[in-house]
Amino acid sequence: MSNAKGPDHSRRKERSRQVILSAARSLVAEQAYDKVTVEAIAARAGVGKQTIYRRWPSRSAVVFAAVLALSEGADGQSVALPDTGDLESDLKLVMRATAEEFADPSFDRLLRALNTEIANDAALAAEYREKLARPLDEAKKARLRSAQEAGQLDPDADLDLVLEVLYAPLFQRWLHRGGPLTPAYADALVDATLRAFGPARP
Amino acid sequence: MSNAKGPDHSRRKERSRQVILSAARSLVAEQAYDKVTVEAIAARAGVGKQTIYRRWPSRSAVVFAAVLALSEGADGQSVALPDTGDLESDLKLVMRATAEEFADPSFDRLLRALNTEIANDAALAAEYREKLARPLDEAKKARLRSAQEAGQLDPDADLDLVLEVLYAPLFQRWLHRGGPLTPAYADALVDATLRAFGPARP
Amino acid sequence: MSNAKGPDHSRRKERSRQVILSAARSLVAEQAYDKVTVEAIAARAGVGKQTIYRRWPSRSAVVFAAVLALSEGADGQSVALPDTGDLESDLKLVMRATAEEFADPSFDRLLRALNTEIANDAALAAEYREKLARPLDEAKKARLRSAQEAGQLDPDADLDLVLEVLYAPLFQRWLHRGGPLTPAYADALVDATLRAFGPARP
Amino acid sequence: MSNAKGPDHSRRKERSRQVILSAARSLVAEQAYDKVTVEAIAARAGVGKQTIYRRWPSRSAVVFAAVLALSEGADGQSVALPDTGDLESDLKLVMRATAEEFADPSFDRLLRALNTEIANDAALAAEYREKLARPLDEAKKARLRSAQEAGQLDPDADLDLVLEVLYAPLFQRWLHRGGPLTPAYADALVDATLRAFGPARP
DNA sequence: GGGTAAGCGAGACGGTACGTCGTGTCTTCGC
DNA sequence: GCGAAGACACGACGTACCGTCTCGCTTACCC
Repeated sequence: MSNAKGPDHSRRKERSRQVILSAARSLVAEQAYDKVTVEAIAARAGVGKQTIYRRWPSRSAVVFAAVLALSEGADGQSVALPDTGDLESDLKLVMRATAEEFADPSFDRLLRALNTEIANDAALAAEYREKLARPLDEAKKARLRSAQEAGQLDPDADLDLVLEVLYAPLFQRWLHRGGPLTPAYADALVDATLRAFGPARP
Repeated sequence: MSNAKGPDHSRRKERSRQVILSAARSLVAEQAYDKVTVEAIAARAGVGKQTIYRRWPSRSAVVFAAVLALSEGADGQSVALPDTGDLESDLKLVMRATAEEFADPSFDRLLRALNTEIANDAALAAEYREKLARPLDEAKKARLRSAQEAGQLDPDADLDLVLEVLYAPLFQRWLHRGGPLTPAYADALVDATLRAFGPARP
Repeated sequence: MSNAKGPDHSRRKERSRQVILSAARSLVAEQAYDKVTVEAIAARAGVGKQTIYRRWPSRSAVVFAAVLALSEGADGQSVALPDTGDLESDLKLVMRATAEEFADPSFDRLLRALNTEIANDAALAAEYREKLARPLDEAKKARLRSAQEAGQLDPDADLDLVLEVLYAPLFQRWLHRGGPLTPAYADALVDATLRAFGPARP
Repeated sequence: MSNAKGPDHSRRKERSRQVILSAARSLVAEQAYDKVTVEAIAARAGVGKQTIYRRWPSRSAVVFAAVLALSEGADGQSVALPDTGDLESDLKLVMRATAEEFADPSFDRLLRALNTEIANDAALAAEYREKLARPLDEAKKARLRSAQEAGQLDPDADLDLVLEVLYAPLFQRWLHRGGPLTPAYADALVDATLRAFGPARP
């Protein structure tokens, strides 16, 4: 009877936490973002507002945590990129998949909400980079490093820059709705990136 | 003699319009965006709320119009890029200047507000592309076409793609505060772009 | 040589005046009083707001004028009470008719609006007494004086008081919706009044 | 221990209720009625507007409740009329006191506001009759019944009618500002009423 | 019969208050 | 004894009218 108090509390807390985050997620996925209020989340979660404010300081933080929770549980393995030895086709596979993801309306709304919050809150942006962006970027950079070793990529290339050149155009086009995110477009980005950072020319 | 129709009437309307947009602009530049309320704009402009709602349907629209008005009056000339004949140095000049602009806190806030609105409103995004982005992009593409003719750029390059590869990384790094926007970074983007889309190799 | 200034102007003015008052009257008669706004009157009259404000200082004044205009044109004759020589039956006739008038919803609304305004505006109340109440009261007092001469009423009775005792209960019961205004009730008031102010007892 | 149901909850609610009604009362007593806005009441009470709208549907209802609250707590005793055995002098005492009350500017404003509301809202009028007018009328009728038993009043008289004949003239004169409410006027109303409804003649 | 000025309809304007909604805090009650 | 439920002070929302202020247009008078 070491601690009768602890375990149930934690379990209870954890449970309401999950309910709230899941409610936030579903609201963000299905509605315009300005309808996603703390009151709406509390109502959907069947929870008092105070239970939300006890844990997070603002709507932004809840929504951020909700999105963050999505990618948690995913271990290093699961975010690893394919490595067939052929960088170009591996990247095209990944870029096409990424482009396709953006087409899902729920994912689109979720990501726009996330971007809205981090664009206007430096602290959240830092947390985003640390907890969400970095792990993904590291996985991608691992694949690039493998390509460098295989002589398929300039060994002096700044991998962060490579990632930006590869992904940022897709991101920007999506954010500003600047055009369709077709497989051809995904391929073109990979081609351009490989021309820019491919093996040093003779 | 310009137009017989309602000269003083128009002048009156135009004046209040300018006062409102200017008030919106100054508020956006100096405060957190969620303090930029319609009431605050009306108060700063010395105007009734209804006078704002008569013209624009929402805060988003006012703010957007305020930013838009900044770039109006600028004719084709004024947005033309330098053309010394040396594409690389011309682009580096422009990219460094762009990177520097983002460092201005007022401009930063203005642009974040703008991006927040257009990310969440497809109609506004379309207007943004049409009225703000396109004219600038056309000016840039004019410079690139000139480079193509001079044999400094692949004649088959998709110029929209070139622009995205050049600018999107800068934009993304700024939006997500992913790192400092140094001159070296600006140069690196130009270098990468030119490697990707430079003259066709032999 | 009526007046050198704008003979037809007056006609124009007079016409719009009538249109406004009639619009006010019809609005008051058909809607809840708080929907009778100056804008609504102007719209119904097909008139600019300024045309109303040029003539009257407030909604109260317009409504008051509208009601007042109803009773204008009525000469002394037309408001004279019947005089058959039998005071009791003459008064009962009049009181029953008055009670019946209150039952008309349009008249009811009109009179409630009027009472609302004069209860809250001493100047309007004075004008009401002078222009609306007094002429009617004088007509009634004329009938009472005739009754005094005929020995049907105490020659020393204060006729203003007599009128109040006769009418005020009806007015109050109507204003506070204190009960039905039946013919029997009208008769009872006449009976009570005649008992109070009938011919002096021996 | 008085009642198990919501003791502290009720106390909190009750407190804000009292603060609001008291603020409403003081505003009505000291200002023109159209300055008595819901916002003004909320501000004076140090309360959010919503707290008012949670309890009452409109300004009318608040003001009415404020006036109503004045007379609550008054038990049957406290509204009983004097009964010295002499109806005439008892009534004159009461009527003179009533006339005097109307002279107090605060009371005047309060009562005009109340009458404005009940004249334009049948539901409020019904509540007024039930909660305010009736208890007072019952107290008065009790005195009249005592007079009937003492042979000072016609035993067949309709007491509601007696009250109207007695009070309505005073009320009307006050509402329309038809003249001064002097003690002599109060006496004259009592005299007239007693002549109308005094003991049956031989 | 053409010029002119007063009066008009229309409605924008700076304001005030409306009644509603969401915020973040605080209190109460029920499980 | 914690948490749902929701009241609370606050502040912005978007709307309705207020009373004032142009704006052209109409109209009816004057020469």
